[in-house]
Amino acid sequence: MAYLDVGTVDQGVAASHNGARLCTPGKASFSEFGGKGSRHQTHSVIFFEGDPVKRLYELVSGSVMLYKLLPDGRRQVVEMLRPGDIFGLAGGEEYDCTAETLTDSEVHEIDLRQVERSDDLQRTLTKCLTNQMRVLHEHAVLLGRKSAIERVASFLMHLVPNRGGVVCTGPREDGEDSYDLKLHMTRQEIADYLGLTIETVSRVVSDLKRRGVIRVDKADKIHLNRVCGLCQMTGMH
Amino acid sequence: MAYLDVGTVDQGVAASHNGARLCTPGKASFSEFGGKGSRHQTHSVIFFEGDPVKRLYELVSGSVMLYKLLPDGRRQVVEMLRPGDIFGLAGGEEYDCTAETLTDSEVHEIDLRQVERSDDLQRTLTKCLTNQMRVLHEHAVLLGRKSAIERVASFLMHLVPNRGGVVCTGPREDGEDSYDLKLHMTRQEIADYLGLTIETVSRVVSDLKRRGVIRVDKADKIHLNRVCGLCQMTGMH
DNA sequence: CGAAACCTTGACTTAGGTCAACAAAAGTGG
DNA sequence: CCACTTTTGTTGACCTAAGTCAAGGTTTCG
Repeated sequence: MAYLDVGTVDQGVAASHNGARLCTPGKASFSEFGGKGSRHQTHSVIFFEGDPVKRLYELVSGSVMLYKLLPDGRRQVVEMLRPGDIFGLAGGEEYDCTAETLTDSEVHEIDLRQVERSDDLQRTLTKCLTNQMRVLHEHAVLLGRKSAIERVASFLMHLVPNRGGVVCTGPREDGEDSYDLKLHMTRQEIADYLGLTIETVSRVVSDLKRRGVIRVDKADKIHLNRVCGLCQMTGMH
Repeated sequence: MAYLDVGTVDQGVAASHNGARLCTPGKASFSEFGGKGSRHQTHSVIFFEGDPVKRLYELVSGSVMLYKLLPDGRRQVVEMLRPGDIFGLAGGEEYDCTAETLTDSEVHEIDLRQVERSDDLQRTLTKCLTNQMRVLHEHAVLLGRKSAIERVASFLMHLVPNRGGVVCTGPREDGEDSYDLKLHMTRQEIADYLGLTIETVSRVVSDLKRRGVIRVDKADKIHLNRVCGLCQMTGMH
């Protein structure tokens, strides 16, 4: 089985929820409204927290993280975006967080005045925002109430198509219950997303390995031996 | 000075940010689109997580919290709503969290089909959601990276008009830097909002009292002696 | 090949959780 | 209005999950 790119994994909560993706990657959602595309290489900042808001972005391919910093340097990654997600809407005049690519990414830029004008765009926007809000709610539970193991298990499960959401479809028909994934994130980025330290993430991963739940082929290439077993460790079952 | 009701406090982050509130309480935002109003008394559930989504709600007066539960009973309050906020949009077919009033509240209900139809409603919705998303981002930083004292300090600062946001306007012209507030929340609700235990919240409050930063008149009536001093403890300055 | 970045592991510390006792309010019914 | 129960909040003693600090191993890149 080939390692699947995180950026290409379909795993919208909506999809596992009602079968209908709201912000469908692949299928054009914003491109049909015009605007221009642009490419950004790995680890480049698309905009900084505090920059004046000029346009709206849609992630077309690759992956982007949004994070906020405290003055003493503590960082919290607040969203991990995947193709089809929109970002850059802050409600105010400045971006409320920094947007940085995790992999080479393609984004679609739409002028804010255009967003203001188009009814169709507003409609698509509402759906995307609603979706992202549900993800933020779930992440608040993770940050506020889950243990380190539960956080890491939840994080890994989110990368498995149709298994990260509220509804888990269970192992595949053929009984196959393993999965390969590539992270595209450093331990520090994972730690900042999960509200942990780099050492704790490393220790938990080693622990899962020792318990036989996962196999670590390379730091960012992880094979899940028993997806269901991992699912049981998310605190949600 | 009279104790100010949390529900009536204007403290939108947008307000302290650019002076223009997006979901203005008082000023009608959804009522003009029709729909019906309804009243709910203290601690009543408006909808449960998992209930089928039928309509959208706008909080007109009072205060409502949205929370999620883990199967073992752990709870995380994901949003504290104030007048003008909308809730009940889950993106799927079921609500992703439970909505419960903290005080007697008045809500405005709008049928989902109507939301789907109206362009104006979609426009208002986008603005509200964007706003709520920024609040969720900030809350993720609190849950993921702040200490117990910083969480409680941030929580209290959010209840002070124009002082809870990114931009703090500083003490008033006349140098007066104290403020009275009423919480309308039990220690358990505060703990579940801040990702702490009831005991830790209690201890931190006692500590702030000992340090002379606040005065606790009744469990839910707190006088801030030095708002600026408290602001310094939020981890944001 | 060597430097820099990244990851892992161990030893130790600590912030915040748990458990338990008690105090203070807030209902409730006579 | 007063006993009495129930709910809510406070405090102390103790424990533990996760953080900090430090050393060493691996991978990546120029």
